[in-house]
Amino acid sequence: MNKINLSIDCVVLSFDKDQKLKVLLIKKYINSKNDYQFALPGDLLRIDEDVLCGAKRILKSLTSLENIYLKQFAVFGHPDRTKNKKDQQWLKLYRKNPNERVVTIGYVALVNIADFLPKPSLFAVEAEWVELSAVSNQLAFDHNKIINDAVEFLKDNLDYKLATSMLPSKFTLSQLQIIFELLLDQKLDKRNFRKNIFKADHIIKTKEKQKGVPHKPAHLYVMKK
Amino acid sequence: MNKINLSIDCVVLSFDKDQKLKVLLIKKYINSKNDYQFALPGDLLRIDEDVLCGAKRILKSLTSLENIYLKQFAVFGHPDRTKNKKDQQWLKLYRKNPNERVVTIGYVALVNIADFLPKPSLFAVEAEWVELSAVSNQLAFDHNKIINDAVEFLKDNLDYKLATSMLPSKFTLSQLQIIFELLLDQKLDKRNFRKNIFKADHIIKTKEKQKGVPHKPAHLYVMKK
DNA sequence: ACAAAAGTGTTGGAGATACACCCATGA
DNA sequence: TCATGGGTGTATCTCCAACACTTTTGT
Repeated sequence: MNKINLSIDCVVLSFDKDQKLKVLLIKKYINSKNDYQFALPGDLLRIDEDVLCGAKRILKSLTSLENIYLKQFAVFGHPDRTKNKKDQQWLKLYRKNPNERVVTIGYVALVNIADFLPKPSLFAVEAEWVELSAVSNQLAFDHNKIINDAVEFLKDNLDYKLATSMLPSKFTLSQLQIIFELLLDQKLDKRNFRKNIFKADHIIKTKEKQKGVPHKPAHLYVMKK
Repeated sequence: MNKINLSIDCVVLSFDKDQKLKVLLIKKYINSKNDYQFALPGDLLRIDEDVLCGAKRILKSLTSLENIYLKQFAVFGHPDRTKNKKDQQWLKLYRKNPNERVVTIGYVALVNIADFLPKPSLFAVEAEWVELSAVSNQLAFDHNKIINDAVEFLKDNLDYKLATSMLPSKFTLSQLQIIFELLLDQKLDKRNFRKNIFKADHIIKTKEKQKGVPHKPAHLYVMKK
């Protein structure tokens, strides 16, 4: 009997108006006394379900949104990754066979937080956006490691397409620059950043501008195609 | 019932004296008439076995070697990836439940072919080194895609440590350069290549030289640490 | 002596970096 | 009119690419 529980965990990142990177965590209630711990949104892959399709399904079921950047970045397969005490409490409540190992496939998802914030009720579960630097180191399972690996992955694979997937379809160059600065964890020179953007030729200037801001309104841009 | 067969497939690459990249393929006999097809070495992950440990075990069981570069690069999880006719014939011979889907985790392994060639009997299965450009496009399952993805992965992640893992412990700079040229698929300038090597500071010159070559003997180098 | 690969420096150009001031808007 | 972020060009430096001849060995 070689079969294994296979799950998907999604590291859903967003970029808020307060210009912080945030990750979406859900509450897992581990007993009937309202004790809970935070965890990444994730679930078991269905039998006969493609892995990427499963990731999309799970993400949609938790956040109601589709057509967002979604990328597999690693597998987490230590046999004891679900074996600590709190994790076992939760598994006993919700799974038939809490002692069986679970291998999980990690996906990163980048979303535009503006699409979510107005109606937090969109989430099918009790969920919170937590600033990356404020994430507890006591998440369920090995979810702290999964988040760290996801952010590492993004740093190594950052490009304009990826960065703009965290922004509204029309965005300012400063917003784009801030995402690069957050993910790369360094300040960038505004003029050089803009030179590089236009050389890469992925971004188009629209005729629209910001409105209602107490300073010179910025032009809005869109991704090519 | 969500449980899934989880396997490991290893793309074992080597660099032969004829200066070609080769991949290790095994023969899968699909009936009693000696009909076979080629496939990547791989097997089911054991219950309660760490994923990386499983990859090491499977590789060792097929090639007898340990302590080689081994890196996870992707998951292949289409539900129909084991469903074509020839694949089903083989599965019916060797697996209890041939119709069940199998998700596989791809690993790349780089080996020094000199450690293998002298005794092909080391392989526990009937195996062959096949030049990358000569691999049939009729491999079992989705193994052609797995190989292509592995090579892509290596191109994107090439460094000195990785390249030297395909060479004997003492090697010449020309050998190292040829591996880079093969994986990157472009000619490199000898002087610039050497400048970069020494800047990276990962490689140490030994006092030994090649012997018996009909030209100026090259110095031998080793990886640092 | 010849064939074959080893080994070795310099230069020019492209691309990256550093840097400071004026502009448009809301309050 | 002031505070705020938007928007723009140039000079310097660093890094990378291009390039050819001499050396050492076996035959």
